[in-house]
Amino acid sequence: MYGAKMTDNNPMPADSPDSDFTNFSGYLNFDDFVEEEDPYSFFSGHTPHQQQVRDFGASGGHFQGSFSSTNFSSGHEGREFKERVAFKTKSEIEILDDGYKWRKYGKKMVKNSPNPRNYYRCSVDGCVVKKRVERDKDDPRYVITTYEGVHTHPSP
DNA sequence: CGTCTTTGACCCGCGC
DNA sequence: GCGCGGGTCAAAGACG
Repeated sequence: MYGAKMTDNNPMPADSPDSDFTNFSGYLNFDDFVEEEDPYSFFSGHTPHQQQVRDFGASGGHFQGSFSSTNFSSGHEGREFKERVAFKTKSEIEILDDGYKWRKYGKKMVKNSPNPRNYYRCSVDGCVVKKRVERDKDDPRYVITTYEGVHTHPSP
């Protein structure tokens, strides 16, 4: 990275105790998905860039989303709120700009899918939001985007 | 010139 | 104790 806290060998503080939802399949249960007529309403509350969000619609027509907000205070230092949001979007591109700058920090091949999984992170210093993009193995035209964390930027 | 992408390697937790 | 899987880091190049 660029001059953040790379000196720290242990960049992960007390953020590991997510044993309940560490399993991706846990919230990847699309059977419980709720087809949203207006999924942008979710972003409207979090993203002040509705115009950018409009780009979402331009990329694809259908949208399915499932969000799981996990606010846990693991009894250690319950001051960090981790929010995980899993989205399944129909689009040919996985780089859906939601108004924030993302910097890709990793790519990995999933053994159960011929498709790679991309890892993004918010470029803004101080923001700890992570984003995970993966194509659906059954429907390559669908993209599974998983947001993790909350943005702490000023207006982007 | 600064930032971001890319890629392989490393690390960590868990299972066997 | 080792192997596996998933996640992250980190150096160099590409890009504007």
